[in-house]
This record gives sequence, C-alpha cells and structure tokens, in this order.
Amino acid sequence: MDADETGLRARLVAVGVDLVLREGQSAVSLREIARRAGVSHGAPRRYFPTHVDLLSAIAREGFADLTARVEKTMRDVDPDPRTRLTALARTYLDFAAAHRGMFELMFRHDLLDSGRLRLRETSLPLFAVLADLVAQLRRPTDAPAPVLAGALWANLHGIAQLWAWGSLPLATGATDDDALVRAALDAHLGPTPA
Amino acid sequence: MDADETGLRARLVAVGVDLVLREGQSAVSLREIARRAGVSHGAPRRYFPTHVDLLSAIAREGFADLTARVEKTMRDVDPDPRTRLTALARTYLDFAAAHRGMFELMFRHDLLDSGRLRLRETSLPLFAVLADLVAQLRRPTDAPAPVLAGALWANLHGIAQLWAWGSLPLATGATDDDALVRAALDAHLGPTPA
DNA sequence: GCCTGAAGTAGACAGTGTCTACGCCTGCCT
DNA sequence: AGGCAGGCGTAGACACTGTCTACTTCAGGC
Repeated sequence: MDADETGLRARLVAVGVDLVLREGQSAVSLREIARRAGVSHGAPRRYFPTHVDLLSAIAREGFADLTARVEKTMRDVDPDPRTRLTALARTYLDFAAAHRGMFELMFRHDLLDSGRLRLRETSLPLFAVLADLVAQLRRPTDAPAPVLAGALWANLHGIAQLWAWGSLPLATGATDDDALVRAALDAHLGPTPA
Repeated sequence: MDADETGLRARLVAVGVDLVLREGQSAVSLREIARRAGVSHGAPRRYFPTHVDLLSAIAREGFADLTARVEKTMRDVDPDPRTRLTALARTYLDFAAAHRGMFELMFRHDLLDSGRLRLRETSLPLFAVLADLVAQLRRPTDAPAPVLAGALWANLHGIAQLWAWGSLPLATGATDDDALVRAALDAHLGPTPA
C-alpha cells in the first residue's frame, strides 16, 4: 500500500500524473485535477498553495519514474560499460518519447519551483549513473569526466527535444533516432569497439 | 521602410516580439499584445484567428533573427571551417541565453503551428549552414554528414536547454558553457588541431 | 459538553482565448 | 452624386483558468 492511497494529497498527485501522461502538460490545471479527484476546485489549495507546487510534485514523480527505469535497466543489462551506457541512452529517449507530456513538464523551469522541492537535485542521482559510466569509458585525451558527461547528457536531451519538435528527422532524413544515438555515443566516447 | 510599419498586423508581431524578449513566453497573451498595440482585445483576431497563429508569427521572427545573426557571424569570421563552426555554436548559445524567452517559444511545439507557417522549414537554412561546415570537417570514419550535423545540433540545443534549466552547472561544476561547447565540438569533430 | 482546529465547500475576482453582433469609414459602381 | 458593400476595429458575452476568502462540517481533547 502506497503510504496513504486515500490521502487527498497523494490522490491529487496521482491524478495529475495520470493526466499529464494522458493529455499533456497543458491539460494539468488545478481545477481539472480537483474535478477528477472528486473534490471542489478549492481543495487542492490546502496541500498545494499554488499551481506551481502541484506541478512540481507531479514532475518530481516523473523524475522518480525515470530514475526507477534507469535503475532497472542498469540491473538488467550486462556489465560492459559501453553497453550499459547505450542502454541508458535508449531508456532516456524512450521515456521522453513514451511520456512526452511528462518529459516536457519535467524541464519546464518556468512552470516548476525547482528550489522548494529540490527538483534539480532529484535529477542528480540520474546524472551520477551517467557520470560513472562515462568515467569508466573516458579516454585520456577527452574532456574531464563531469564535462564529458554533461556534454553527453546535453546531447541526449537535445535529441529528445529536437526529435519531439519534428525538425530533426526532417533535416537529417533519419526515420528514427537510433542513428543519432549511435553518432552521439561514438562521438563522445570513440567508435564502438569492433 | 518595412513593407507597412503602420499595418496592424506587423505592429502586433513587433509588439509580441518585444514582449517575449522582455518578459518571456508566458507574458505573450493576445489581450496584452492588443493592449500594448493600442487596439481592442478583439482586433488581433482579424489577422491571427487564434493565439497559436500569432505566437507562430512571433516565433518566425525569432528564427529570422537567429538566422540573420548566424549569417552575420559567417560573414565576419575567417574561413577556417572549424573556427566558423565554433563561432556558429557560440552564436547559437548566445542567442539562447540572451533571448531566452524567444528561444523557448521557438521550440515550444505545443504552442506553435509549425505546419501552417512553415516554421520547421524556416530552421532549415540554419541547419544547412551547420551541415555544410560539418561536411567539410567530417572524417571518413564519422557518421554520415546529415546525421553528424544532427547530432551536433542536438548537442548544442541540449546545452542551451539544460543550461537554462540550471541543472547542468550544478552537475558539472562548470561556471559557463564554454567547456561544454569545446567538449561537444571536440567530440563530434575530433580534438582541436594544435 | 463545549470548543478548537483541520479539511473541504462555495462564491467571488481578475485574467485568459474565442465567438458574435455591431459600428465606422473607405472606395467603388451605377 | 448617392448609395452600397466590405474590410477593419470595437464591445460585450461565454466558458475557462488560478487565487483569495468566508463559510460549513466534523472529529478529538479538555
């Protein structure tokens, strides 16, 4: 049992997560969530004084979900770092594609209060996994590990963004993002061994 | 003279551009633009039937501005392709940082109608400049030129996004994005010659 | 038995995008 | 010259949003 499934606070977040997954970020209004939770439009205010607070809680759930997926991938895939990193990249991009609304919300800094909920810090464990793998694969002539990891993350994130935007396939002629992922990994970490 | 500076249509777009630059994407409401243009709230509807249409026109202006800046950079910088590409990257990121609201709007596919205004196609000339430089610098073992260019663009774009989000400096410890830009270029095109 | 305080309700307010009916004024046609 | 049609902008309405505030309701402790 999830702590308190009956608690309104948890129910509001759950409804919000469901809503953002199903209908996208713009559908997540306070009143709509209240409606679907079966309470009056003023009820959420007790737990989330402002819209930003509720959205931040929902985004937090998204980061938790993504982190869980990455951890599961790390558990399932074999220990070769390059293989693991490739799997991580795929997990990241699959998440962005499958839960586009949530992914968008998670990085809409204008809608979120990353300070209060330690939202940014929530993504650090995720970055740590990436940084660890990158450190193992880093060649002596590469940039320092954190920078290299940051550049690679930015690359993955950019692929996700631009792919969603629709211009990338148009420009590159690619029909899926796999080629871009391979290109990114090869670029940052050297060509795939054999 | 810009076609018709007095035309309401152009004035609305100009006010919108000014507004998004000054106060960010969320400030750009139909009614606020109408107010600042000195017309009634219903007036924009004649030229922009829906909010999306007006926002798309504003974003289009943003792409035009970015393209102009890149072209100016290409005119000013010396012909070495690597130098030019570095300058292009800096121009892109500077634009994103200096005009954050506009940059955000330009890639908010949920707010724009990229179809009607050929918005996506508007970014193609920009991509062509990038692709051309990349083609000159591509090593035989690299990915095909369009893919390589796409990956590099994604990298730049991701840096801009994540930097704006605030997590990148936190994770990498970098204090500016220069290291990331260098890392990205080195990764995709090989280390800087000497 | 009362009373305090938490929890949710309900109404108001300003703001938004969209729709519709209405004036105005210009330029054209007979 | 007179009238008329159409483009342009106004003004009011509607449903919706987030936020604020006053109110009910109800359980637990003194």
